[in-house]
Amino acid sequence: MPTSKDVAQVAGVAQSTVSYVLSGKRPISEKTRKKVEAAIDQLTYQPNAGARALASRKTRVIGLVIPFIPELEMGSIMEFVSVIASTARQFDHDILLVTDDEGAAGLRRVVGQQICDGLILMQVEDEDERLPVARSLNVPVVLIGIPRDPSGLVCIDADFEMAGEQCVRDLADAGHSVISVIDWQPAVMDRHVNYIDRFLHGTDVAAKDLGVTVLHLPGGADRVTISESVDKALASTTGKPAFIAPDRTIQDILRRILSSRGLTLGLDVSVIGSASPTLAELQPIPLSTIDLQPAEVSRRAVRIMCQLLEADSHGPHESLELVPTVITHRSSTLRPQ
Amino acid sequence: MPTSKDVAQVAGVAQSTVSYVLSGKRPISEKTRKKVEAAIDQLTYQPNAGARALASRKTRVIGLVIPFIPELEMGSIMEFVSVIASTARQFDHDILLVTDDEGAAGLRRVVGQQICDGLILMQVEDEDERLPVARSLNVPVVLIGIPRDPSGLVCIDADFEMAGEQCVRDLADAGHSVISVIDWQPAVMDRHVNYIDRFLHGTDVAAKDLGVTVLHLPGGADRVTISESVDKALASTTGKPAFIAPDRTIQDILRRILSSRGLTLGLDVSVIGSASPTLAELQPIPLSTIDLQPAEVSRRAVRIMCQLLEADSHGPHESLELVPTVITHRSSTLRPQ
DNA sequence: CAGCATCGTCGATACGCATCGATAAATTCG
DNA sequence: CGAATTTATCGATGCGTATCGACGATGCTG
Repeated sequence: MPTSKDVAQVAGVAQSTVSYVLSGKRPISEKTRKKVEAAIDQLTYQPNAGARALASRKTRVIGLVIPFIPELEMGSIMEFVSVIASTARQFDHDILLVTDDEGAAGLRRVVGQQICDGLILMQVEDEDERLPVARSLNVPVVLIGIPRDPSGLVCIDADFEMAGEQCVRDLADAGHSVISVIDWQPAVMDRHVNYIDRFLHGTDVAAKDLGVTVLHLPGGADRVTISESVDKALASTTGKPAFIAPDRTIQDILRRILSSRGLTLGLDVSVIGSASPTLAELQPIPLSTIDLQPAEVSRRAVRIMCQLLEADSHGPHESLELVPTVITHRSSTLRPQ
Repeated sequence: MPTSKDVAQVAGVAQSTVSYVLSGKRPISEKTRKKVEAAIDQLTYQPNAGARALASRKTRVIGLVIPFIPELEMGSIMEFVSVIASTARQFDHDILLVTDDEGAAGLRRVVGQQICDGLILMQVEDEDERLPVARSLNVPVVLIGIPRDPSGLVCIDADFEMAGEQCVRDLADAGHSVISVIDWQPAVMDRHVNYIDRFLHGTDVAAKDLGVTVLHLPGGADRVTISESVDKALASTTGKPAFIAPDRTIQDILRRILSSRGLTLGLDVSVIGSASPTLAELQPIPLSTIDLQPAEVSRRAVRIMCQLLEADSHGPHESLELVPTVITHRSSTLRPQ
């Protein structure tokens, strides 16, 4: 592997000059710049990351803490990971994976060894054991998700309250006066992520505002509780029922139950779910969705991180950013009259 | 951040002694070892990764090249990623993400900058533009998947041929004499991964061996071709039809089509799919599956990589490892008479 | 044309660790 | 008990880059 010294020799300049050509931190004449660049090309020189990190005290690597084999929602997690990695590259950074089975110790490790300059935490829970550590590390940390106490932390997430409002508003516009919200699957509920509460709060706010009824059976969704929800919905209105089912796994179950009662989506009943456009279109009756914009959340998380890294002000930061959600009409909801 | 020099000072020894305590590459007396370890604890010292990489020429980082936002199969990709990252930690290594939108240049970059010691490539295609690069890099490369020409490369994958055989054998045992294989979705077929061919070959081998008929309509699976497959299957036998549908997305469509024709899984018709145990159990009629053991493939990929890194013999290696697949009976297949 | 700021480049040093040779201390053997 | 080993530790050096101070060359001012 050639070094900057080799480049310098070929170009007939000092090693430091090569360094300045690369960083642009001092003026370099057109002539020597050309010479150096030619030498770099000729040797296919690439700077050594370790040496660079040692000298500059910056690794240009961001640690990404991913949830520990969640088995559920793995698809959506991959979308975050993938977009975060690509976006990081746009800012000339790389992503190091930190799996959550290392727990809080993992955060201390990668920061202590100075493998990375900052951390992005995914799927932050209400009371997360990693939060005190995150606050104490003196590198930037960006959370995806909002804990109960976000003080002293930089958070970003989809605007779940807005999402709840949008769903109810949309169904009310379509003429529904009774709207049922189906819970997430129990495994998700158990994780104590508060986006669920924020979403439900949004539906309540909209319901009060519009004078419609929102039904909600508490406790995670399974075949039984969904059936009950459907029963209750049918009993509660003479009009057509409407359902909001954000959890993807749950949508399948709901759809089967509705069809087994002879109800056709978009005709006798409205359903809004949450899914990627591709998945939504794949359904036999394309699903109207509330899109939580995972890609946009990911991009912003990286952008915030890189801003913090550039600013480099070591004091603790605090901010909270909510990404607007988007509702998309397909065929599973009634058309507004 | 404390350095090994600080540790040495506190312990009253030379910096090199600290280094030897950590690496164990030279004998150290019990007494000084204790002193040094105490100093390390007291200062919460952690070695600087950049300096270590610079001096030792090893980063203890493995680059993982992930497919570029595939949108499909993201869940299964995440399982690979997650297990690979955890396993790497067990070997005291970390994982750096390299997204495939950088293409072959990305491989050259991370190796050239010496950010990582080796590469694991996921989802290797038959004719993959990254292969010539992989061969030319002089760091270990492990492929998950098998290209058309695996010479000079280290490959690992699930044994798809065995999977195909197992499926046919199993359905034949259950009394089926006509077995239909449903293709993957077009997007997957277009990627020219040859595991599909290996799988199909396995089904043919078993069919010849057992004297049963395997039907297969070529060209990616969609609603229309699956319907045709079902028609053809029903026309071809007076017995009960059987289907093999490895692609997860396709399974849903197949199930709907079968149920719309009044056929009940496990009673009138057998279906074997491919899905994680969790997902298979979640179905209304739990799905009998052929398990392609993604976790085991991932673990072995990392293990092979770490062996190559330890051996450190820079000559080109070549090997091909196939992980046995496992068939699991649930309720979607007939019981053997 | 002397005096002075500006520009472009060089040389030296530090970053934190691994590693090699050397040396002092402890042990063994004749 | 002194010589030959072995054992434990130290000091020095190098890894490849960034960065600072210094310095020669150039351009400008009066």
